[in-house]
Amino acid sequence: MSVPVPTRERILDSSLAAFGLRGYDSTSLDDLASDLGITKQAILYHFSSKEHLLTATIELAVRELGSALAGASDPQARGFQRIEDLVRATFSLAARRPEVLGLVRLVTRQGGTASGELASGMSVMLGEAVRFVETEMVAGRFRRHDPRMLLLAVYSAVVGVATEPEVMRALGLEPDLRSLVKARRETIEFLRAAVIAD
Amino acid sequence: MSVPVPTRERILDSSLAAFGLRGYDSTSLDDLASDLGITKQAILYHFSSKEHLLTATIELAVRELGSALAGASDPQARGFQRIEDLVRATFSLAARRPEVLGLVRLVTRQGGTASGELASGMSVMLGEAVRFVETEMVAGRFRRHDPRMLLLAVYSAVVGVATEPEVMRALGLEPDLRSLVKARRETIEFLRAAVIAD
DNA sequence: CAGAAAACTTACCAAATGGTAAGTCTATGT
DNA sequence: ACATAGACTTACCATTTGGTAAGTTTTCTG
Repeated sequence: MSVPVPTRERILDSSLAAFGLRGYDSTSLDDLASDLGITKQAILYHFSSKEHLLTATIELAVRELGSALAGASDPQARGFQRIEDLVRATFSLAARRPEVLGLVRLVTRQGGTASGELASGMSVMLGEAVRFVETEMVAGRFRRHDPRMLLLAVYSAVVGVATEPEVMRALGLEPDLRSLVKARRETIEFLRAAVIAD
Repeated sequence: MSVPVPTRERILDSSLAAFGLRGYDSTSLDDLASDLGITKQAILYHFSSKEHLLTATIELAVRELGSALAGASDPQARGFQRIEDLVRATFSLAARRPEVLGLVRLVTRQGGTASGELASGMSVMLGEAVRFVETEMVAGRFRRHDPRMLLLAVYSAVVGVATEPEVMRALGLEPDLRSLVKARRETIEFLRAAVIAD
């Protein structure tokens, strides 16, 4: 028999989905509460304000993102294989839990107080990524760019493709699983051409 | 002496900035009104509801985007030059009027009723783009991909780099003009490598 | 100049929102 | 058995929100 999930975690799960998919201001505490079958005050019992709930939700999202990426990438892998692993993991996460990437994007766009949380939570990951890219460039396996700019372009391309279903629709592509698989394959080829040194 | 700007246009300008930079739900009609030094009811006189204001604002953004891109790209240009022109125009727009791209992104992410407006407003542009990319692939100047997927990847990379100042900050880059110029240059090189056939 | 239409403002309003205060129920340790 | 603390709910509340109704002023027109 399954152990009952504590209310606190259920709240965080729901708010991750709601904030990540619909936005912070578009999600009221009453909405969250009625989704969970509890009252708004139960939420405020666990999190003293909506903003505190947001920062806790961001921390959860950063943890999920971190573990999804850490679990998928072999630190020993060299060259483009490492990037391909990460891209696959990102697409997988986008398909399984789109709200995680949605929340990350929300924060990176909105800025505000909460962006500090995210920035510090991801600085370790980013630092590692920059060092990795630099190493590969020195080794001549990657084309020479500013490593941070390369990462920014790769990040934008991947997260954009993985999380913009409306743009896919506008291009006449249905954002179903098959298209997503195709998008992943094409994105990897795109990046391979862009990144690998001649 | 300058002709006074009609209120209706001033409202649209303000709401484009507010919706594009801060989001739809985060912007109240009272906020908009007090920014303009008028009352909320003056807005509701010109636009019968907040949602109507949004669709009118989206139409404006699509027009601005269209003219910015149309004005910058020479239809005669072939190969990568055409893409470079468009990327430059996009970065220029991102620097001059970030709210335009912000609003486009807001709608493409959020979907909803309004996304139909945008999709139809951009379908002409997108159709042209797809045909252009196809021609270049047939001519052997562009690497073979699914044209729509290539466009999606290019779009994501450009708009992402041009409109994610927080990610730049997280990477240790200040999103000032100099960095943006550098980002533009690096993005163009990145795309050149990805797109041009060997 | 009359008057009607356009472009507003002042005055409201019902619903929703984030948050506080106080009570209830339940488990647990003594 | 009983106090105590945790996990809530019921009852409110002030503010904000989008929107309506009814003026008032300005501008155009016959």
